[in-house]
Amino acid sequence: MVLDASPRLDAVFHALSHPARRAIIRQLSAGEQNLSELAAPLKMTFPAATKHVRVLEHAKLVRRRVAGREHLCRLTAAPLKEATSWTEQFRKHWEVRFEALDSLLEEMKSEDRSRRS
Amino acid sequence: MVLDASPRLDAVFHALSHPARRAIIRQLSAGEQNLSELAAPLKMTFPAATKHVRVLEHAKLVRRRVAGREHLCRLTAAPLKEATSWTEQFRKHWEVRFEALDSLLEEMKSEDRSRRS
DNA sequence: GGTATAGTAAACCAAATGGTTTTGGATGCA
DNA sequence: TGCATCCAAAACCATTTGGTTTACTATACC
Repeated sequence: MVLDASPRLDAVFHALSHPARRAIIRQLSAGEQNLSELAAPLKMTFPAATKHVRVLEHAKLVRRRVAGREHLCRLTAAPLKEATSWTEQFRKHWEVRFEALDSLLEEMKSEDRSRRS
Repeated sequence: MVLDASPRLDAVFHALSHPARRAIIRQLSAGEQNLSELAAPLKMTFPAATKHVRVLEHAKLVRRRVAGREHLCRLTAAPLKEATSWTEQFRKHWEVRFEALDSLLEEMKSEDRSRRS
């Protein structure tokens, strides 16, 4: 496959790419909160804040539970795992590559030095 | 601070949110490639592909080296570390929380069972 | 019942995104 | 010199994003 097609990864990374949504995640890491509590500290209107929550729900990073007139939100770990494992896969891979390249360059430099000496 | 303001995290997560850009990263994990090589497997025009590369450069996930008429690209690990550590921070946090909640629920269930017996 | 509170929905807007086509500039090569 | 290749830049376009305001529904409370 030519593109790394994964709508879920698209959604998760996109959800994490906005400071307001990361702030919501940070808040929810302290426990369940309703939409008003989530919206209060954000410097935007209430409808704007709930749109961000919907983006997080679409990425399945947040689940919503309706209790009376309030909507309580909590975090979900699974999509974060998926995202992290994707990045880790490549990070490790090319860190090894670069370490190998660095040591190769070191070898070449010392060879150059011994040739000159 | 109310929002999780970090333009670099914004840029990294946004860069990772598109399948074409993840495909480019996957390609570059096999080693340095020029823009034509990167664009070839993508189902889009060359200018569109180079725009994606520029997005990756803006997030500092890719560095470019000009050699004659070709532009060679390679990956950079640092921003990925930053992104991963951000997600790990919260993932661990709320996994512990949920495990704690799960065991609490287990306790309550067994208490309920013993009360009924 | 009446009023505040929690939240949705819709219309609207500016700016960013993701793509195209076209044009043109360097570099490499026969 | 001439031609193909690698790439940038600009103009353009449709759609999405991120925000607003306004109007509305439903629950809680006195």
